[in-house]
Amino acid sequence: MNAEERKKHILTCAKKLFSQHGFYKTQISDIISDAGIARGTVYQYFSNKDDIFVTLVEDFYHDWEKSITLKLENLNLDQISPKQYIFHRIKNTLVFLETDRDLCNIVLRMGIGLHRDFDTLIEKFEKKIIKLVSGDLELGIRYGSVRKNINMELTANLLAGALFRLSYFYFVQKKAPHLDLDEITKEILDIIIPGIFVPQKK
Amino acid sequence: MNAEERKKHILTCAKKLFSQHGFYKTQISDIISDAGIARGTVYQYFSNKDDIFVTLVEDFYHDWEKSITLKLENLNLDQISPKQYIFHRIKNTLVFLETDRDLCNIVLRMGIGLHRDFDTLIEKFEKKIIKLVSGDLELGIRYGSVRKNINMELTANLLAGALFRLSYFYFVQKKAPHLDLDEITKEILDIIIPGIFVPQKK
Amino acid sequence: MNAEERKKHILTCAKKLFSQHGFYKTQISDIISDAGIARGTVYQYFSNKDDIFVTLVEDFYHDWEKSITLKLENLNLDQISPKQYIFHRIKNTLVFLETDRDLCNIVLRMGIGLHRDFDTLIEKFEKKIIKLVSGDLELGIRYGSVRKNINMELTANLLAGALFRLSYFYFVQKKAPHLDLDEITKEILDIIIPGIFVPQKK
Amino acid sequence: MNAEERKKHILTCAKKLFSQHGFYKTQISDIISDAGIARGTVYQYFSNKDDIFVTLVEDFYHDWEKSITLKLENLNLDQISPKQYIFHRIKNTLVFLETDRDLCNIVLRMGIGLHRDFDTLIEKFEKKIIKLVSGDLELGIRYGSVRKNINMELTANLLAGALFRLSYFYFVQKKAPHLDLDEITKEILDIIIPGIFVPQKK
DNA sequence: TATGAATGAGTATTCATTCAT
DNA sequence: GATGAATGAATACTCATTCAT
Repeated sequence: MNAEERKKHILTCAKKLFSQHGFYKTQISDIISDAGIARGTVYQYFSNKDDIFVTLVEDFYHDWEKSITLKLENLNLDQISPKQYIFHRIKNTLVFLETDRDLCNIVLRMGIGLHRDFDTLIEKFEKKIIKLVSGDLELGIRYGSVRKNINMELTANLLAGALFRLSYFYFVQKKAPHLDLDEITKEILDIIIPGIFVPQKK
Repeated sequence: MNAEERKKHILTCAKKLFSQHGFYKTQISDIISDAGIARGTVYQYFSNKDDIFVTLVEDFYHDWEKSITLKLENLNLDQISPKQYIFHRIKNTLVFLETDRDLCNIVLRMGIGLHRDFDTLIEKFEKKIIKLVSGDLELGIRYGSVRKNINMELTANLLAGALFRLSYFYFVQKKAPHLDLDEITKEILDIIIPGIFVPQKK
Repeated sequence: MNAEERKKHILTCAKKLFSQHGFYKTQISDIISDAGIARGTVYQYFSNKDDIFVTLVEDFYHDWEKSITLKLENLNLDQISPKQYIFHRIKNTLVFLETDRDLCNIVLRMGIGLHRDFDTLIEKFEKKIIKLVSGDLELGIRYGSVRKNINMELTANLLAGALFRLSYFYFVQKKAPHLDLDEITKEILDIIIPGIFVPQKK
Repeated sequence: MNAEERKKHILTCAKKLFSQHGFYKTQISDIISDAGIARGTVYQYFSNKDDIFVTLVEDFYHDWEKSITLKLENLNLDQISPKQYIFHRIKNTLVFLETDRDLCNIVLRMGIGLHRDFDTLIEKFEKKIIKLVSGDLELGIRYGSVRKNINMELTANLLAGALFRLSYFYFVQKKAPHLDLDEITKEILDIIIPGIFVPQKK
């Protein structure tokens, strides 16, 4: 196992344990015994326990962003309707989140305020999300599909909150094994499109 | 200061500190020096640090429920329209949450999975919220104002997530001092009513 | 309840609890709740927790000594044989110890060295006991009934150890309800008299 | 210093301190400063303070048993008289106990009932001792050297109590540096043999 | 005299991190 | 690179005692 693989291996074990028992209840001892490595080896790859966690979460954020951006590029904006566009955006988000439920459990849970240790990490992420949703809304406004008079920050937070909650509900709490994400996305759209989109003339 | 008041005093100090620094970074030492009492006194009123936290959160849940229920009784369901009803419900929730921003900060933050210590506490609360929202939706369906074909659990989670996120955004993150909750409620309704309510004939 | 009675009452409750749970595991809280008095009241009668314990044990030592001395006076040394004398001494000791099994449990247990707090108390007691037994042996030597060539300190310790152990065994460990102390005393004498007493000519 | 040696080292330091100041008055801080190790190191070898104490006492019991059993095997029961047998048994016990006076101080002291924490530990030991002494007595009865009509449990407790007391007296209290254990054993036998053994015909 | 709320000194244990091998 | 024994800072909780009422 080379350096790259070993680092990945540690992250995978840590992710599983963090998801199961949380950050504080997961000890370095648990990680090394799960990974089958020596105590000191962890510190060859990570500067400390926080570093493992931050790496995990930032990788997640990075992959998310990349996944969304990549898929966006595949959409030919001229050929699809605004509704189709928003459908893909939401579905792609759900598809991505479904892939790694451990990370959903780590990142999306409604946490009562037990800590402030990683506030910067979360804030950075939250800003990014809100900016992303706002971007889509602004795009929609430019294209004439989204109401001009929406309160941007309110709407972006409403949508983000709704999507996080649903992902956490379906992927972590409910542990539903086979979800029809097409259907779910459609139902989400049925609820939010009428209030956000400009009514279409027939 | 009698027993009742002293217990309340400890809770108030603890709440402020938990909100500022989180549960784990708040020491018993911080609480007693902030409350101006002796170390042992805390343990006259609470069995341990967890107990303070749980009391705080459960009081919050209890007050919330009571506040919502009480205000519900004041609504004369026969004299108000379904839209007015939902307006009051959402506004009352926001009014309640605005009152205690420390507790919003403790209870509503999107927590990355640092702990599993109070999972039961959160789950109990989450179930209650979802049940409450579902109840309102079912009421709406019976009254013919809410679409019959909504996916109940999806909609309830979507609404709860949206409302939590917005409360956290406005009351904790933005720290907006003077908010027009009437206006905010109206804008929330503008977004969600079209997708949930049966279209009204003129 | 007057002062005298109240002090006695506290001692009785403390004795029971010390016997059941030991000194360290018995808390002032246990004593006051058992005695049905207020926390501060204990300190009206005793200067601290140690004082209760010491009073209890010293009372025991004092009563023991008094009991033995008193009963000794009732023996007419000229009219009884040395064997009868030693019989009464041992039996009286057993009778006294049987009366208060709680105190036996407190005072006679073979303690592994968990503490040094009351070393002086125990030493004082141990010296007294050894002196008492030695006194009897010397009396026996003067009367010509006990071997002249016994090792005094060895014999005294051997007898004291044997008697303590048997009392603890019968009164605390075995919790035998109805013991024939006459019979037990006789059996003890059967074992120790031949080795200590001068063989009697017929 | 390897793992084995280090554990032994901690035990030795703890033993000395427990003997000097008792279990409760000996702090972990005392042990580590005496052993010249770090606080955490203790917990690499023992799960807690109790564990150190229990290990110490159980090792003692185990060594005692082993010592007695081993020496027993070296006695050729056919070539020695019953008196010689009992002489060796008692002397070997004394020799063993003399070797480790700290442990005698920990294990053999007459403790007033300050604790109940290690009751099971003591009880196990006491039962073993009584069984051992009873075994010897029964052997004597089979060989025709011990009186058939002795009260077994009384005699066993009497002998055990006597021997404990004498060991504690000589090895802990008196701190006698050079003891003639042959002589002491002989004197013990002079006292107990006549009452327990069947009189020998000439 | 009796009360009981308040006190605060005292202590075992945890666990992330280091560094010599 | 890998190891794992050693480290030591950090922290909640207990419980005998006090003293104002």
